[in-house]
Amino acid sequence: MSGRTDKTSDLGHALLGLLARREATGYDLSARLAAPLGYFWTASHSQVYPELARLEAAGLVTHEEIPGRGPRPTKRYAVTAAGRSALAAWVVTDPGEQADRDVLVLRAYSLWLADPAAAAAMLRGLRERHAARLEEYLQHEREIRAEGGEIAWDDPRFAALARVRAGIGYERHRLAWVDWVVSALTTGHAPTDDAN
Amino acid sequence: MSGRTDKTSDLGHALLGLLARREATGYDLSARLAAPLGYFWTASHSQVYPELARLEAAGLVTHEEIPGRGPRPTKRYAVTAAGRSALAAWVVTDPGEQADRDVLVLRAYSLWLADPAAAAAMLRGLRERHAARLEEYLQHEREIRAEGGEIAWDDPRFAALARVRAGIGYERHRLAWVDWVVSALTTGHAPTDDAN
DNA sequence: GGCTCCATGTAAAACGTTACATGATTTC
DNA sequence: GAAATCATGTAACGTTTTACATGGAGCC
Repeated sequence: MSGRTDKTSDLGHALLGLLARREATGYDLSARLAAPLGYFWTASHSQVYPELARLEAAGLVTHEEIPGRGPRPTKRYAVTAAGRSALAAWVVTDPGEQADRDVLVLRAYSLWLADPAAAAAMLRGLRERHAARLEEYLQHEREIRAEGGEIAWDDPRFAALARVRAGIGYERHRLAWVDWVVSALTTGHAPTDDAN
Repeated sequence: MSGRTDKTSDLGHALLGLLARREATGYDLSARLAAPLGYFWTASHSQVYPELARLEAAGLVTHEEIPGRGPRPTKRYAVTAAGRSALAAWVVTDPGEQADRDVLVLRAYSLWLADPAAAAAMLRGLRERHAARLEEYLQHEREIRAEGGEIAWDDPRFAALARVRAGIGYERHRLAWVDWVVSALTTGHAPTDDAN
């Protein structure tokens, strides 16, 4: 029985997922998980470094020191065979209920108490941010598809595409919702039919 | 200077938002914030009780003891005038960037390593859950609209409607995404055009 | 007799953010 | 010469989850 069975966290699986594509330093991984570029998971370097140490203790990754420019030795991490199979097994596990916490919908729930003009202004600012993100995602999708040809399911690009399409769908839903709320605030009441 | 300026947390605002609609015990609030019914925020009772104490110390809520069936005195909480105006002011503040952490998309990002049949099975189970939730939300929307007539923006039902419509849009987006992934796994490759 | 509902609290652990700390090289 | 980039780590704090603890009333 080698390797701990300590149960790897979601963050650990995020790091494994990135490392399975290519080797990287903790710094690289942190950069890719910095908001809002890493739009499926976010983490700061202070979480990443200890987690990499834990993954290594569990035998899921290894590192090798390479020449670098930091005051401490620069470490390049790679997934082990055990790490790769742990990741593959975890992928198909049931993700369970997601705790949906949404700070915008939380505000919406108390909108009836607020100043409607101020609320509409806040929402319009938000709309712009969502529209900008949607454009980024669409651009990113085009980049993934740029080479042309079919993208098979076992190609890492397929997973990248799935990820970006989740982002695109989400932003579109968000835009539609914000527009619904703003138009209701403008007319003073909710539309009586939304064509469900 | 009365009242602390300690900065109320999101949870605190969630509780204020519920209490602004009607008075309730900590137990009631916990029940309404239990997943998945409270689909804009979730919390367990061990978070709710201390937070209510903090809100009271800040002068945003008060309580009165009522006859109840617990081993300790039963407390019914209500928002104060200060609580109501703090809530109204917070509603229109910019919610900032949401850290989007999505355990399903996190899995999708490593899907290329997994067994496609197992992945499709997991996703089909998930699809059912999303479809069931969507039905619940649509039913809830019908209930809100049941009385008929226009729902003005300053009616608490308007905010409830905004909340449920966010849920409906989200579930539809999720269903479409899951279907996209499952169909790609079934055909073995991503569709070459998604009609963007 | 056992289970669920009511009703409140505390404690420990896990997870996440922000701040502290260090220091060479490259770019403006 | 100031700022950003590379590169790693620890510490303090805040938030969230899970577990412990108590006890009466009503239902099967």
